[in-house]
Amino acid sequence: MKFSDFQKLQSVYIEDICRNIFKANSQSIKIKKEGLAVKNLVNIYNATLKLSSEKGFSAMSLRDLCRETGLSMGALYSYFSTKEDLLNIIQEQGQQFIAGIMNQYINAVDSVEEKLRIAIRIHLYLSEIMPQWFIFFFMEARYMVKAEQKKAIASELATEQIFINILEMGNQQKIFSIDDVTMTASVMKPILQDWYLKRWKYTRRKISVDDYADFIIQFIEKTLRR
Amino acid sequence: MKFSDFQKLQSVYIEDICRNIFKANSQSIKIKKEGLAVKNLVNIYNATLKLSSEKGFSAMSLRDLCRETGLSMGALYSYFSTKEDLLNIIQEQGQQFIAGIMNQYINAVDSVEEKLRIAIRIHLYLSEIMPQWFIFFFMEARYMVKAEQKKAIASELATEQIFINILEMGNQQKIFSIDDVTMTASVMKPILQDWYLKRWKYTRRKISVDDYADFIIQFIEKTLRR
DNA sequence: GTCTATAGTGCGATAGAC
DNA sequence: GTCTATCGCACTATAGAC
Repeated sequence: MKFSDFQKLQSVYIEDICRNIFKANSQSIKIKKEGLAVKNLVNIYNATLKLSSEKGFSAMSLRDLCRETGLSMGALYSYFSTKEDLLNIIQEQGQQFIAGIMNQYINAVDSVEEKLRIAIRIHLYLSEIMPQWFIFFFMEARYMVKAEQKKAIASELATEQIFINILEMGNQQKIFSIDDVTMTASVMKPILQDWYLKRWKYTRRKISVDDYADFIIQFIEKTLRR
Repeated sequence: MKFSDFQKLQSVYIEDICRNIFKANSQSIKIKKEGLAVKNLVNIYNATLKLSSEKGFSAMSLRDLCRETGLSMGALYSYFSTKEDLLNIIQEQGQQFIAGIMNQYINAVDSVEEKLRIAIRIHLYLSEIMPQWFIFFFMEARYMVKAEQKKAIASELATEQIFINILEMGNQQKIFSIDDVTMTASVMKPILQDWYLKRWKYTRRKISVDDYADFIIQFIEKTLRR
């Protein structure tokens, strides 16, 4: 699989997440027409993620958000009840969505080696398609209130667990011989995260997401056997 | 080398950084007595880093900082001229200091293999001793104004360059056989950063900084030969 | 469903007493 | 060198017109 095969799905994904958000928060969202609401939510979330990635969520004012979305203060407050609410909503639905997509692709292949490769690729491709979402999860999670932070931590561990499962399967099938599966999985995550956290570096060096994926896969595979 | 050998130096380092800051910013710092100024700067920077790591720099108000330091608004403004100024000062001096320490330890050993091991250890040990500084550099750099951001980027690349140099030396001496030195060094950085960015995970799993260092060293060494 | 206008709060920054 | 008091401004949030 190459990135170009994956790329077409971008707008679909974001609309899906917003539709989930609309359904999950129908009591706090005052707008009742689904079509209109989802359209505006896509607008609001894209703008929020853009502004947050530029200056951070807490430095983003709701007036910034008005300017970016073209909506008024009053209109914005029909879609969430406080600014903090806006942060929590984005965080929760997005994280679930990403884990879902990854599992879907991993389950579609059979061999352990292919599962590992596809897990790495899909994580990178997703973060290439919607970098603002990934950056938002990473950067804002540490500032959230305890209850919300727990959900973010659970989500980090859930993606890690996906890798742990694959590596253990490989050990059992004697394809890999990994001494410390948890630590190995644990080291893979930051390598994947570097792709969106230091995007400027790879852009500057003209390294594409496929280049990065190819390198990471062969780099990690070197460590899986004695 | 183990972490316990390194640990004793903590307060010295922070005071050294603050003394550098005092000397480099003598025009904007209104206090003239070095002893007093350095003492208050240590207080102010520790408080800033603590509050920033809890809620982010932009969400930290100067009133929060008054409470945390025990100083008044007026007193704070004798040590910096604007809030943004405070951010820039911490960023610049701290980064330089860290690169200096790393080079000092690397130059003290001879073999390439030892240089690589010591570079990994010192980076981890420094971030163990002053995690708030590292977290601050990482988290706040992306929100700084262009000029300051350039300095932060230069600093990220400078630490990366330290690793590139070691790896290239290893290739030349036929000790390593690395195809893509830049990419390899580039992958090492996020692994080192994970130690302070996801400290909660390693604390929870009772993994010490020495455990982490040992694992990372043998993990990376597996990838350096064909 | 979206707008404008505004209430009420807390911010960064400064002036002047001690 | 540090404090208290206060200014002006920008913020989140809401009420009521359309």
